[in-house]
Formats: sequence, C-alpha cells, structure tokens
Amino acid sequence: MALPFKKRVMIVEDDQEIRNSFSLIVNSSQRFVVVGTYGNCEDAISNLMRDKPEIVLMDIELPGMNGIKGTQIIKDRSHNTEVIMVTVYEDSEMVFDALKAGASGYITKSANYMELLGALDEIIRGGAPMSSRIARMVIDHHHVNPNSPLTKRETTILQLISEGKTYTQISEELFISKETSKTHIKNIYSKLQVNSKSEAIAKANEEKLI
Amino acid sequence: MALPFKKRVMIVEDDQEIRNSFSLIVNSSQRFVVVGTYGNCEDAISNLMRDKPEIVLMDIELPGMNGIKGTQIIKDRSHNTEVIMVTVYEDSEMVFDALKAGASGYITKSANYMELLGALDEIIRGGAPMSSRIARMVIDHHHVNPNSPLTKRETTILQLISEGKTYTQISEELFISKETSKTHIKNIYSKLQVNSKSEAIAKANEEKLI
DNA sequence: AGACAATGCCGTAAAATGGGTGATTATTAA
DNA sequence: TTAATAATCACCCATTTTACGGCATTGTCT
Repeated sequence: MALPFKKRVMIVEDDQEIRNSFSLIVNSSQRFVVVGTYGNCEDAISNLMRDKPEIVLMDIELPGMNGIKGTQIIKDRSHNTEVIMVTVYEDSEMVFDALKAGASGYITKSANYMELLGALDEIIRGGAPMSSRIARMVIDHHHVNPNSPLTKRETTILQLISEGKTYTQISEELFISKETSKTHIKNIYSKLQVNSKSEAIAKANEEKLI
Repeated sequence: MALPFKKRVMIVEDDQEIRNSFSLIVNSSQRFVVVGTYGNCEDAISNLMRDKPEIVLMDIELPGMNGIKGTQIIKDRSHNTEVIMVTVYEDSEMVFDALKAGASGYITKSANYMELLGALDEIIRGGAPMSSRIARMVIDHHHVNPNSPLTKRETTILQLISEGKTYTQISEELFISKETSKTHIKNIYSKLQVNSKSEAIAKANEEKLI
C-alpha cells in the first residue's frame, strides 16, 4: 500500500552532479520527495520555512557558510527537522562538531542507492545512520582511559570536583576531613600538572579519566 | 577460501538457554569459535587468560558482579578484547555506563542468527554494532541545547571556563578587561543558579550548553 | 523609549592554591 | 618479609583567585 505522505527531503550540496544524483535517488523512492536542492546554506535557510523539510541532506564543505553552521541554524529554526551530514571526510573533529550542531546521521558522498535510502529510512525510524567507522569513533569517545595515573580515591574525588563540589562538600560526602581532601587534590593537581579545579576537569575530560 | 584463524568468542550469560543458543549460533559460523561460556563474571575473568577471547558477549544482569563491572575488569586486563553487551534493557544510564566501562557494541537478547553474527562481523571490521535506538541515544547525547539562557558572549566565556581558564586568561584571550570577565561570569552564575566555576561546568554539561 | 548585551570599575570576604613538614594505618608488590 | 604505595589526618604561612554586592556607560535592536 502507498503511504499517505511522503517525507520531505532538502538537499544542500555544492557539487551539481552529486546533487542531481542524490535527488534522483531520493525521488525514486515512494517514501520520499525532494522539496528543494541548494548549492549553499544561505539559500537553503532562506527557503526553509517554505520547503518545510523533515530531513536535510547537508554537505559539510560548502561555499559561504559551512554545513556545520548551517545545521546549527536549521536545527535552531526547525527543531523537528533531522539533518544527515554528507561528506567525504571522516575527520574526528568535524564529526563531533556536526553532532554538537545537531546532526543525527553521517554518511559519505560515495553512498549508493541502497545506502542513501537506508539512511533516510533509518532516520525516519528514529535511528542514527552512520558508517562503521563513525559509529566506532563515537563509541570510543565514551570509553574511559584504563591507564589513569590517579588512584581510586583520587578518581573519586576528581569525579566530585567535576560535579562542582567544594572542598567542604567533598569531605562531607566521603566522611574525611577537609585537610585530607586538600591533600588528595594537591596530589591530583601534581599528577595532572594543573593548578585549578576547572583545569583538572578539562584535563580529566581530555584524558578521559572520569 | 577458509580463514586461517577463527576469532575467539567468550559468552557470559546466566540464562543457560540463551547461552546455549548463542553458543550454537556463533559456532555455526566459519569465522568464529566459542572458547568459553560462563554464568557469571567471576568465572569468566578467572579463565580470561586461558581462553584469550577476541570478543566477549557480556550479559549485563548477572548474579554476583554485574556485566558493567566485569567489562571494566576484562578491558583492564585484556585491552584488545572487544566487549559486546547483550541485554534486554535499553536504559540510558546503563548504556552509557557500559560504554564508559569499555563496551564497543550493544545488542539485545532477542537478537537472531543474522543480528548476532552481524554484530560479531561488525566488531571485527572495527565498527560498533548497536540497535537504532541505542545509536540515536548516543548521538543525541552529543547535541547541544539550542535553548540556552546564555548570550553568545556568555557562552564563549563558559566555554573558556570549561577549558580551565582563569579570569585573567579569559580577559586576555577575549581582549576585554578582567572586570568584564567577572561581570559576565557573575551573570552566568545567576542564570545557571550556581556559584562556582566547576558547578557552572557541571551544569553546562548537564544542560548541554557547550 | 525600553530591553538587553557587552563593556568597565570598586570593595570586601571567602575559597582555593602552593609550599612545606610530619604522621598512622592498610594494602600491595617485589 | 620488606619496601612501596595508598589513604588518612594535621598545621603553618603566604598568595592568588573567586565570589558577591552594587553601579555606570555604550551600543543595538525592537
């Protein structure tokens, strides 16, 4: 049976060949319809309210505003629109910036018919389409470093610091004296080579100690 | 052609039926061999060095030590072993705890033949097998809140605070006076209802403001 | 005109940092 | 078994950084 409504797809991509190719693939599906194709974010954003896309296929490298910034603006103005990044690179920094901006999927430009429509279906089902490598990158991002220089107690205290606790609160929570907290924290600072709580938190996140 | 070595798989699962079922499925593949099945983490860990598994299928709810803690110990003693969590629940807290512990995949107990072997293959290829919902949960975890109460400048400063910068460093970096940094930070604290840098960082992470 | 954002200054008190010194107990590793 | 490490506690002093209060100016946008 035919679906009552096709999901509306917007394509933002500066390479006309890829744009047309993607457009053909998307329109070939019974479940999707292309409501607009643009060569840059500025034009896409101008037509956002008219096109009302449920899904945006967004290139990252674009003339003018890049796809990350564009995603941010689109998500800001249209919360329910899902953005899938389309890119040649699988650079770590870019992936996380795109996710922060609000992207919910990440596919490569080399995506074929099956992969592209698969990603769209996956998004509609509430999933997050991405390549193996991206998935792994995101998962690894959550792993904590098993080679922490800190002791168990120090790690506990660093955890409490990251929760915004003061010396006094830490000592109360762990049933130790304030002086002991100070000693531990001094040792933590020395091991991490930092000299403030917020620096320690930053280092802890960098090195995934907590 | 046949592969020279089958990948070694360990199964930790207290339900004997599921254990046997998974064991049969894994052994039915040319690419994998079950080297040990255990009903709890303690036994599994005792035999870790003998079994030398490349992959562990780990239940979360287990008698004695739970699967999260078990994963932590296994990853600690055998860095190159990949752990895939097998569970009935898709609870957010548990997922992230499992990831922190070092799990690289997350499948459900209802997984059939294809799904189970698919997950093993995916892990071997360097991917991170997981259900749509889990993938989405992890991706959403990275999205920043578009409804931040902070202004652009305040967000910038909060970002610098989270990097461990002092008032002086912030003012130097933004070419403003130290007093201005102080004012901005006062306003940030007031809006976030906190009263220290580390609390502000904690709140920022909770609310995904940066 | 009014609201808000961004900038700047003053002053006080509290909190955190840095350095040192010394100690007891328990666990772990060699 | 001995040595090393971890975890606990205490005190000193000095300095720096923060936190909290109020107040003022400038510019922008509505």
